[in-house]
Amino acid sequence: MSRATIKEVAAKAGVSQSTVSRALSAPHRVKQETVLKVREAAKALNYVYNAMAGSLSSRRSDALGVIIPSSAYSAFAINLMGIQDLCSERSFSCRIAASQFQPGKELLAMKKFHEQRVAGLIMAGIDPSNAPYLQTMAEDGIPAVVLWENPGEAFNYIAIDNYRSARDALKYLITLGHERIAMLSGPYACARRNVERLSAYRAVMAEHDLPCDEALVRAQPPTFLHGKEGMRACLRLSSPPTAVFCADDHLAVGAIRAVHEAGLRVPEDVSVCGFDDVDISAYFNPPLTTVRTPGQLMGGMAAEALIAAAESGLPPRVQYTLDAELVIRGTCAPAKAR
Amino acid sequence: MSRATIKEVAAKAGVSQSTVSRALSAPHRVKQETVLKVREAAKALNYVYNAMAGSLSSRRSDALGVIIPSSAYSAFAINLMGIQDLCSERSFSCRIAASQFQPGKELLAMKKFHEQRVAGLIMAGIDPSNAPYLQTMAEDGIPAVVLWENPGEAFNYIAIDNYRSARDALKYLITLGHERIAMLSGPYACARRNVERLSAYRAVMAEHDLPCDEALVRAQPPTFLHGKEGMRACLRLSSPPTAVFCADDHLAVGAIRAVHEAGLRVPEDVSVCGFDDVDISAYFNPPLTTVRTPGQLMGGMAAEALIAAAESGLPPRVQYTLDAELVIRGTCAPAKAR
DNA sequence: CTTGTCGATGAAATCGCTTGCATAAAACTT
DNA sequence: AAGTTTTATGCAAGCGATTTCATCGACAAG
Repeated sequence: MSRATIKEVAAKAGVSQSTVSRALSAPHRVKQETVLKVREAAKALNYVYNAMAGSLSSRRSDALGVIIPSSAYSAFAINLMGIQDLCSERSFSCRIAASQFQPGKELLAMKKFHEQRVAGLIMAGIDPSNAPYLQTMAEDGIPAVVLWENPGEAFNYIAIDNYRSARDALKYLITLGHERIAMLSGPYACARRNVERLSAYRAVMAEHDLPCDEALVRAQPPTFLHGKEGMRACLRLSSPPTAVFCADDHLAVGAIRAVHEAGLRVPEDVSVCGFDDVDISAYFNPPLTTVRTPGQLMGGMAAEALIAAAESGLPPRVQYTLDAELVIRGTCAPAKAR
Repeated sequence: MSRATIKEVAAKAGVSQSTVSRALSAPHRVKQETVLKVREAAKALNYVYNAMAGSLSSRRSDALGVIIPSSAYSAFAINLMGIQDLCSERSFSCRIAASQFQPGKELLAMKKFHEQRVAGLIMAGIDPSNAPYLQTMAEDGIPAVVLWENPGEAFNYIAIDNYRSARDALKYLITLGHERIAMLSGPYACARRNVERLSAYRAVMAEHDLPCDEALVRAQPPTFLHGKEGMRACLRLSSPPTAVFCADDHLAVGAIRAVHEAGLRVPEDVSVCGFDDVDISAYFNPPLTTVRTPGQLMGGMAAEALIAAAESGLPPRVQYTLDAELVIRGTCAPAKAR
């Protein structure tokens, strides 16, 4: 056990505890010579700083809590990357929890981070029912920022314009002549961004006097498998869609598989448009037409704001809605003349 | 500020601090009635447990530290999932750090987790130069388990048989008649698993009297881009390979892109074999022939062992080498007769 | 030769919880 | 009824840092 504490280092160095503390964390406030003496003693004793004790006594934390549905979904894994980059750069530490799209787990994770007194919280979306708890935490000096969607002007968020970018994608599909368009949505009960994307779909369809057949709309978690199954169901309809808009690239990849398995081709027979532009999308065959979202940037901005807040003591105030633009690649083609 | 502490809860409930502590964390040791009184007081005061104070005083932590190169690499994101599932199930919390394949960052992360006194550490591979620090942490009662590779019998690990599974993949390629086979390896300086996979390649080539042209071997981080560039370089050789074995599915996907861009087809002109079988692999076009690794299981087993150790107080002892088997899908074909 | 300022250090009080030990009351034993 | 457990609770000493306040020279200013 290198159980050495600051006390023993102090004894060994022949100075007081306070001097050791200062020498180690604010060397400029201590005589050069003493600093050296202390460092030497610390090394000799294999002293390892105890961060728990440190932040308990200083009432400061250098940890950020992150709640994402799951790191298995690339879009969130990318958020995480942005966050981690910043944390490592500013030597903060990063704690994560997965909500699995379950509001209950989400709340549990929030509470756990509250108990841990993290310096700030980043959430990739939030169930509306849990938003009030964010206030509770804020009252305890734990600020939060929500990614992907705007949970209301009382909160910090770094969102994208889900509604508009989904509209753009839909309009593109319609421009290509598609009239029967399916939508593979995210599990919209639990996230505003999904509601927004879905309502963009409904709105655009209505604007173009296109029937918005509910059989063509499916809400599900963003996995390849769900995408495949959702699309398969659509293709089995008596009048199947000629295009599909997916709220997530994983759904889109799954959908493409379903199209292939039905003996059809993408994009010749069915057009597929995704959302997020995750790493794989540009490398897929064919390369995926999708909406590019600044996942890493969102994460980085959120972390930056929270860290700055922690260091300054001032509550952060970030409310941005970033642009997300359609990137046209190879999975959409003009509808075949009928 | 719901700054209420246990002390104030005690006052409000008319009992002592110790009783509150017990009522909250070990209700069975306290009279039913008192527990209720305490809970009520806690609720009334918006009391929130302070985990830092708790674990400082109890000298116990319920956090696991995880170090992976980056959550952007699916293989590690999957480890993470397995870990998180277990953590959430056992209500442990999970902290992560990214090493970016840099030994320096890796060590920094280890030290940070040491300072935080996590209950255990999980690492997705470890640079040999950092292995000794694992001992240091172990002496302080912080056990670790290494994933993917066996860092030596003095350590805990949950590895896969990199050498053998790479051999299997290579032999398969040779069975198909390929003679000029490239290898896109991981950055082998920093991880034993890469060395093992690479040496399997060399061994199999030698056993079959096939030339092992060093121009056909490239070591790089497992990104799509690196895969593409590595393969492009190979294809430009005067005598290009007819098959490529990639140490990671991301490299394989990138390699496939390079093949396409060179105007060739997979698998007709060039066979590609990956490693890991990440989520996307089965959904790719064509579906990727690869070596399936139990990424989630590895993560889960490691977390399980560490949590059990934390709860029992006994140091864990896990040394497993799991099987990884070749799964044949659509990216490998017989070599064309020359 | 005072007095004020500054730099370097120490003493001691926290921070918010856990827990070993002690005690009192309640519940069993014979 | 006296003795023995058991159960419920309180007291107070930590856990390992940080930080406020005080002290003590030294040194520049008046």
